[in-house]
Amino acid sequence: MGKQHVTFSDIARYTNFSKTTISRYFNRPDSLTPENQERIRQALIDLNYKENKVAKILAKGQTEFVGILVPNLYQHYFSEMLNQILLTYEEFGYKFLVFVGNENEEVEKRYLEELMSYQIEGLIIMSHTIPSAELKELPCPIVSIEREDEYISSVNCDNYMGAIQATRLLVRHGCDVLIHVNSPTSENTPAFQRIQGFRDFCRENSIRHEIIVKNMGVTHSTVSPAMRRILTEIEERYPYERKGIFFSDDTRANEFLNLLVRQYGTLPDSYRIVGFDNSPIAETAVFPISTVGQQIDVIARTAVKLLVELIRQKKEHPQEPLEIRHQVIMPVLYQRETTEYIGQGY
Amino acid sequence: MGKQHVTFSDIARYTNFSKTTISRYFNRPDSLTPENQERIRQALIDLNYKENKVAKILAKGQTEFVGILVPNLYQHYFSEMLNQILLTYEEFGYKFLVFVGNENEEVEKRYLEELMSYQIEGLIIMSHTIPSAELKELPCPIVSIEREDEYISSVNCDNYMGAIQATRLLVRHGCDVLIHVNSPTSENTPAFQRIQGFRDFCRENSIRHEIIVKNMGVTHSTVSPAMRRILTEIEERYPYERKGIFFSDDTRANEFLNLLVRQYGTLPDSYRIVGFDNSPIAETAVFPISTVGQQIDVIARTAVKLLVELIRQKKEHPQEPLEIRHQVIMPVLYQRETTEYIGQGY
DNA sequence: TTGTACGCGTTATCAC
DNA sequence: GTGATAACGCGTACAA
Repeated sequence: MGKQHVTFSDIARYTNFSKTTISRYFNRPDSLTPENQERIRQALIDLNYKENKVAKILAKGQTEFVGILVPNLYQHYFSEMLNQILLTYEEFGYKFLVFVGNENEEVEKRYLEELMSYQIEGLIIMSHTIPSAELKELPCPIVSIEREDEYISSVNCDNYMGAIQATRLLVRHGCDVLIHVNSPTSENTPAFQRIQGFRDFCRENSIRHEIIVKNMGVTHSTVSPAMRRILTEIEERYPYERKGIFFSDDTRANEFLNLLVRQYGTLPDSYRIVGFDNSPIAETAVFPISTVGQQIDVIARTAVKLLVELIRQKKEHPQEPLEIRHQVIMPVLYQRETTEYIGQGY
Repeated sequence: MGKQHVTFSDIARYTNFSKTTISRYFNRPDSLTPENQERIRQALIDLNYKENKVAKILAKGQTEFVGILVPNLYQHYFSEMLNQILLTYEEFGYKFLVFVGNENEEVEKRYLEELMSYQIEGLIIMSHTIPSAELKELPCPIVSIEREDEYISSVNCDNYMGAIQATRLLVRHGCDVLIHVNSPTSENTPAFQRIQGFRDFCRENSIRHEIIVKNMGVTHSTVSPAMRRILTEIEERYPYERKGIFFSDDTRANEFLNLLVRQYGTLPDSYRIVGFDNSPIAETAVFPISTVGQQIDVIARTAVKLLVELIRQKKEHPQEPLEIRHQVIMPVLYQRETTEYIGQGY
């Protein structure tokens, strides 16, 4: 069998130093004479030493692990968020243990247990099945992204302003009636602010408007038929108006656009469309879709940065309760073809 | 400060057992009397014990960590593969440490070092920057997915058969000339077989065909203009034929389809299109795109399963060299609208 | 500048 | 059925 790995003991024996000296070579090299540094440096090469962070964790009590709980990776929003979070390794050095929750509370609680058993130093949570009132009891700092966050710190998109930007864009392009299409949304989630922003803006500016709330899922097989029904409704209700429609996300905007294009051969002048998220589907739609971009990179980096600060705070003042901070990132409006004149037809 | 966590020692003291007995309670509970089991069970609740897997790792030398190195998560193919890999936690219990490599060899090597220092038991690699000849020197079992794999085990899509399925579908729908569009592909990557399969099938069946190989990137900003040039070329070269085009992926197929629809108001009868990957963009395109589906779930599960077997083998016979196994997963053809008759026009 | 001794929280071995 | 003891690999007082 033989020893699996070379350890400090092996190096110590080889160099006739103590383990401590080897340890200090790594942690405070200046405390060794240059000659001794060199001797150890050479020994590391001779013996082909590889560091063992697990042992270090046990000794120091710090894992440099951050747990991530994401509801799914099917939606581009989540996979891109995960991507941007993982990329912060370069800046902050934290490693990520990732679990996909699949929207199941039981399962997600098991995952949290598992994460805790690995002594994660912090948690970034995008899943929404577990209420923040429960999450706040966990023994490590938590930052949520775009979910109910009453009792925990969070980073969210400024959904309210995003909705207003989208709505204003539709107004600017001469729409007679504004319609917001969304699925049922709990009032305490950040995304609810998209409805709120749309409504407030329309009311304050006395704009004729309607909010259509329908369960329509998130995959093609459910979104497409739902959009077909909504299109029929809209065409019946507003046959002669120019309709400006603000969708809760790009997927739905794209499905709706496709129905129009298949029906009219183009995007008729009687429609203007805005989506949300600036996902690739908006850019690669048959007519590129105007959309509200969430600055996922900024949100991700802000979330990790906030979490790292909370971790540091907890390390310095273990007894004090953690402060709760809610940060909000302004979205960016992308003006593309679905808010421009493209083709004739009412 | 106070003790951070409750440990076996605390439980031992509380119950007047030894640490050993507490350990055995978890690992071989039957070796305790039922009454003693109950006593410990209650103590765990009283003291609110949480397990510490890091300590277990150090003692047992097994981390249950698997490293993942993925080139990016921008492409749906990779994010979905990651998703499916993460979901295997339920079946195999391995936790995943994920790194996004960004196609940079230096960076990726650093990531591998980091992964090794966490004593990962195995590695799943989708990045292609590091040759398999180097990877095979790593001290843990490795399984690659869809990359050069000469010296390491792998799971790949049967790209050759996928190409043949796509090509045959185009032939069946009465195309006069077949065209395969791809970007420059190294001959030792699995994806090169898509070109090979297309060419072989056309030659063997004496079908008029052409292979267009152009650098066109993978994002809208580069793919779209490239597709425009290719469309112009094709229209000049084959003005009166029905053209069957097999694209190397759905993103490109979609961009091409969009150009046609914007030009003709529909998908003209003179074109038939097939993509590759069965990514959401194929399903949600303005005319749903026929495509070759990679069965990502099967590939992911197969890869993890293979890796787990290799890990077990290495544990049982640490000295013997690991066998190298290449597994191939058959893709599935999705017939959708872009290979059907939709609209007039040549 | 360097070494000794112990701790981190578990598992494994052996004795009782 | 249970307990004492020694690992696992590294960090850190404290001593020299």
